[in-house]
Amino acid sequence: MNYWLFKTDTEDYTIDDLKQDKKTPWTGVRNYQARNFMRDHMKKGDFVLFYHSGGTTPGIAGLAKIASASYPDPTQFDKKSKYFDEKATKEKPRWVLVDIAYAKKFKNFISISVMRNKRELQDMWALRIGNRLSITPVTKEEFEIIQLLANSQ
DNA sequence: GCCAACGTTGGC
DNA sequence: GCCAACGTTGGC
Repeated sequence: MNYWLFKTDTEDYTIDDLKQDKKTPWTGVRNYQARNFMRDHMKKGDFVLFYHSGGTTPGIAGLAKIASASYPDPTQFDKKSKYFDEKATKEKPRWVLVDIAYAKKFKNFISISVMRNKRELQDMWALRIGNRLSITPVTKEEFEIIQLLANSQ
């Protein structure tokens, strides 16, 4: 069992969108490291912390689950998509994605400032200076702290 | 809107 | 294979 944090710009997609969709293919990841996490390390059933960026308050809004193994991202072949990649072929796809499924919206939204103030979360990959990866691993310990913060009064 | 940090590109 | 230039991300 692995744990992940997925970032999404709230202008594009939010936890409420995922709640409505129930499940969505996580298209558009165009970073090799993030791709490799999906391709090599994600398993159906892994937990995903759903992180909102770009909005007024960045932070973790809810929980999702990996709902598929990785497979080629169809948008890389779509000339009309902004994620189109002319160097990708169906025989040799360059980019993959996974499906994620809605699990729940957290009772407490966990803002980045709350996370930064929590000693146990100091080393979280997603909080490191200059980190721009949209998909990062989360340790079991970090995940459990987040659960506590999400459910505390 | 600013800007630091970073990944990618492309010339050499 | 180096590295400057560029574009983008994302917190503030």
